[in-house]
Amino acid sequence: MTTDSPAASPAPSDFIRDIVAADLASGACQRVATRFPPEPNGYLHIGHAKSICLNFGIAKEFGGTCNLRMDDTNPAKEDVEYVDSIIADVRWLIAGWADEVLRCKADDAPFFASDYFGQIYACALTLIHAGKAYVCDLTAEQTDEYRGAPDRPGRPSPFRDRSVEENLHLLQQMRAGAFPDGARTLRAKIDPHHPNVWLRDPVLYRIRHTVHHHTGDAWCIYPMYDFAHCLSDSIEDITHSICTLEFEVHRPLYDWLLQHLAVPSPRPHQYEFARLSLTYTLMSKRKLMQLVTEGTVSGWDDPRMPTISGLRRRGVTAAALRQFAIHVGVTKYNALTEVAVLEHAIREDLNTRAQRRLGVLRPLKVVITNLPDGHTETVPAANHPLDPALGTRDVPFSREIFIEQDDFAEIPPPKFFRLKPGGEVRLKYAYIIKCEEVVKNADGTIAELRCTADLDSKTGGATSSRKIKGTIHWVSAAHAIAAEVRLYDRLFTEPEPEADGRDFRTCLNPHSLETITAHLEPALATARPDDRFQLERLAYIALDPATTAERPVFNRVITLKDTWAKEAAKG
RNA sequence: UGCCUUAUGGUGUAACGGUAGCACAAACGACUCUGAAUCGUUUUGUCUAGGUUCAAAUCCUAGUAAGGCAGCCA
Repeated sequence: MTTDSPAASPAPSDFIRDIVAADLASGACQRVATRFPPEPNGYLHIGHAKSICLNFGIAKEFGGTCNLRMDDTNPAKEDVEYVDSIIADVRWLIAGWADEVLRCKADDAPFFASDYFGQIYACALTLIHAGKAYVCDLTAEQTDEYRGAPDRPGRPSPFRDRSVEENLHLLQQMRAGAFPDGARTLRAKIDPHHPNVWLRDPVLYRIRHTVHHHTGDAWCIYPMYDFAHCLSDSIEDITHSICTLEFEVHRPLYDWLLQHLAVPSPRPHQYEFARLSLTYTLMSKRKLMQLVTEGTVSGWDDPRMPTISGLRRRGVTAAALRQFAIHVGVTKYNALTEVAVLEHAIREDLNTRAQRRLGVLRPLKVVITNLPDGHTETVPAANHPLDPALGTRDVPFSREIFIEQDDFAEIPPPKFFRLKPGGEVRLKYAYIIKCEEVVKNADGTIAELRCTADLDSKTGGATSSRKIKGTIHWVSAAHAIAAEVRLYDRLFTEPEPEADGRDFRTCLNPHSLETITAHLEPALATARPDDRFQLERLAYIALDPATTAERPVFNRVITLKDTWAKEAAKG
C-alpha cells in the first residue's frame, strides 16, 4: 500500500488505441511498435509525459515495444545535457510500469535519428535518381517567396528541372562541404501549387557547418524533420507513429516520402492527438527555458516547473503522473485541462503511499500548566490510518508544545472549532486541552497560550471518548527538529498566463515560493530521499536534494484539501 | 478568397443509429482523535439550422466558433 499505486484502473481506451486494436485484428500489422521521439533541445515537461504514457502505454497493453529516440537533426539547438535529462526522465516515468517495453540500442543507449544519417542520405540519392528531388540554389528568403502562402499558390523554383546527373553531382558536393551554409538545399519535387503548403517542394536537406552533439563533424548537411522522421520510423519498424496535432498537415508528406522510397511493408503510419494544456501553466519549451535563463526559477528542475524533473524533485511520483495521463485522455480536441485534475491525481496517489507525521509550520507556543516542569512522555501515533499494518511510532510529548498559529483564534469566526479562549481542543494522539490564558507581548501579539490538560483524556484513557469537535496537530517544543520547508504555490496568477497576447511575466505569482523553518517531530530526521510523508492536517512533503547533514530540507508537494479555508473565506 | 482538424455540464472525457454516463470542480449532508480520507445526495450538457430514419450526440448538407499550416525548427 505504501509503495504501490492506487488500484489499477481499467485499461484506457481512445481513438488511437482503437486504431491499433483494429490494425492488429485486421492483420494490417503483426505487432505494435511505437516510439517517443523528443528533440534534445530542452527538458521534458508534463505534456511530454502524456505522450510517453500514450506511447509506452500502447506498447505495454498490446504486447509491443516502444523506442526512445532522439530526434536530433538540428545540431544548432541540441545538446547532450538534454539527451541525458530526457533519458533519466523517461526511465523514471516508466520504471516499474512499462520499462520492459522500452527498446534501446545494444548498449542500452537510446536510438538517435542521427544514427540514420547515412541511410537518409542514401534515400536522398534514390529520390534524385527517380526524378523526385532536386538541388535548389534559392536563398531562404527566395524560397519563402516562391512558396507563396496558405491562401496564395506558390510557383516553381527555377532549379526545379535540373538533370539527375547535375542534382547528383551537386548533392555530393553539398555533402563534401563545397558550399557555405544556406547556399543550396535539396528539395522534394512534388507540386509547387499544392493547397497544402508542406507539399510545395519541401526542403529535405540544408547545409549547416555545425558540429553535432552525436555525430560530431561527420556531416555538414542535415536532413529536415519531415525527411528524417518518416525514415527513422521506417528503419526502426515502427507501426504507429503518434505525434501532436500540428503535424497533421505534414502527414501527406510523411506518406509521400515513404511511398516514393518504397520502404519495406508494412510501413509506419502517422496519427495525431491534441497536446496537453494546463491552467496556470506554461507548456512551451522555449518559454520554460526563458523562466530558467531569466532566473525566475532556479533551473529546469525547480519544483515549480511543469517539467518532469521539476515535478519529480517536488515529490510527485511517476504513478501519479501516469494516473493523470489516464484522466486527461487522448483526443483531437484542443482542450485546456484544469490543474485541479493534476492536483487530484497527486493527492490520490500520496494519500495511499505517504506515512503520517506531525509538524508545525508556523508555531504558537502552548504551555500545559497542570503538567510538572520538565514533564516528558511519548505517545504512540499511527503511521497510516488506511494501513494499520504499518504500525505506530512513539512521538515525544511534553509540557511545552507548539501548535499551528491558524489553530488558535482569540476571536473565533463562526464554525471555528479549533482552540479559542476558554475552549477545548483535542491534541491528536494526546490530551484534550483547554485554553486558560492568552499571554501577550508588549506589542499586543500573542506570546504563548497557557492551557490545562484533561489528564484522563489521553488516547485510550478514562475520558478519552469525550466528544471534542476539534482535533489539532502539535509538536513537542524541546524535541522538535528544525527543518527548512519550501512552500510552493502555482507559478502564475492567471489560469491562462498568455491569454489575449499578454506577456506571461506580468502574471507571475510573487508567492510561488515561501521558505520557512518548520518544527517537525523527531522521526522526520531520518527521512530518506524517496520517502513521502503527510504532515497531518497540512500537506504532503518530500525531501529535497538540497538537504544537508545539519539541516533537512523538505518540499511541500501539495497541500491537503482545505475545506475550512473555503468556509473561512466566505466570511 | 486556400487547405486540414475539432465542437457533449464550469473543466476533461465516454456513449461506435437505440436509457446521454464517468472523473475533476462546485453545493449540501453523514462520519471523523487529520475541517484530510471515506460515504451519500444535488446542480449543470449534445454549437446552430435544415435533412435522412421508427429512432440522431452519432449519418448528410449548410452555417457558426475554435485550433493548426506560409522555418533552410521540430
